[in-house]
Amino acid sequence: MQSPEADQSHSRATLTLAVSRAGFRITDARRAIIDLILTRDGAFDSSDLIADARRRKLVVGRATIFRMLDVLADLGAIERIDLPNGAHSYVRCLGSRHHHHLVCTNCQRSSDVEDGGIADLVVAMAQSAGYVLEHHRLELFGICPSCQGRSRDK
Amino acid sequence: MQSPEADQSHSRATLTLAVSRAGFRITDARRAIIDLILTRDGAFDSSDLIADARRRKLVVGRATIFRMLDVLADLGAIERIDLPNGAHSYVRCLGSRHHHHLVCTNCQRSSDVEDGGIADLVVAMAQSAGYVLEHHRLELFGICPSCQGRSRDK
DNA sequence: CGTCAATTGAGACACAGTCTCGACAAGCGG
DNA sequence: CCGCTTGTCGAGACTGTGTCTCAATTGACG
Ligand SMILES: [Zn+2]
Ligand SMILES: [Zn+2]
Ligand SMILES: [Zn+2]
Ligand SMILES: [Zn+2]
Repeated sequence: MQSPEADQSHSRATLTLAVSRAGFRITDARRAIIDLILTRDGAFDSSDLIADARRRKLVVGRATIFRMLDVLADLGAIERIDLPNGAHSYVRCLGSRHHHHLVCTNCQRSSDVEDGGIADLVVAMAQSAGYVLEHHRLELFGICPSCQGRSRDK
Repeated sequence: MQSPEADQSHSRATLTLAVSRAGFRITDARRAIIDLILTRDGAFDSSDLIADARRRKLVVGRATIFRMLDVLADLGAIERIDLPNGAHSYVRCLGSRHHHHLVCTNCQRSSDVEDGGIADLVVAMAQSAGYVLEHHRLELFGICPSCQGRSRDK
């Protein structure tokens, strides 16, 4: 396993480029927030990032973090998900193809999963109710491999 | 089509009974909130109910509405869903079997849809990532039949 | 470099949802 | 039918999330 920074599918550079290509300027704040997100593992919160920033003594306004989360969500670099308790969180998206997220209810770690034909299925379901489907959201919650092992010890 | 009050699967009486059977007392506030919910069509908000109550000059505290929404969600009479814009809403559940909701992005009307084998599919998907699935959430957003007709006029 | 619009951080704000608390009343057993 | 017990109530304080405004700053481009 390599350090998170060495990941190539979502390196600092790749993300920065994507942001720039989308017509946004590259600023210190944006670079910092991208770093904060890249060093996160699993689902995170706006308040997680704010705490991380404070811990690292970065000068990044709260509002800027919210703004950047919006930008990255629009670019598809992260996705807004809703934890079972109703809290809003984000997960990093590794691929760019349509997919969904599987989140560990214990440690918040997350994996991307293929849509696996669900997209077609739900369009058909909607159609049979007379709706024209625009968008679907599928979120999976369970226990990740490493948390399963840990609970066996108990 | 009958008036919403005449619906038998979720009449005032059925819901009240369910609440009572679950060990909760039947109070004026609870009856009132059940009524408010039953006269709602489609996805609604805590603030919708609060506004409805105020409009009808009912004396029901804000906190009580939140508390009752929790109770009804636990009983499976309503489900918490997340609109695409991130807002928390609720929809009434008509059946008691496992199902999902289809919400019109234009008028908020909602329909229940069968799970249609998705439950099994997602368990398998999670398994192949090594997770033990606990819970899944599927939300469908589209345009309902009546809003489709209306947009054609434009 | 100089220009200029995009972006920033600070802080006020709007609002959802929670909590506490004394008053009240549902439901039960007598 | 009447009290008792205890769950529930409404009011209002409180917490935390997310938005907005605004003056100051700073990227990007030439
Ligand atoms: Zn885990
Ligand atoms: Zn999908
Ligand atoms: Zn509609
Ligand atoms: Zn399902």
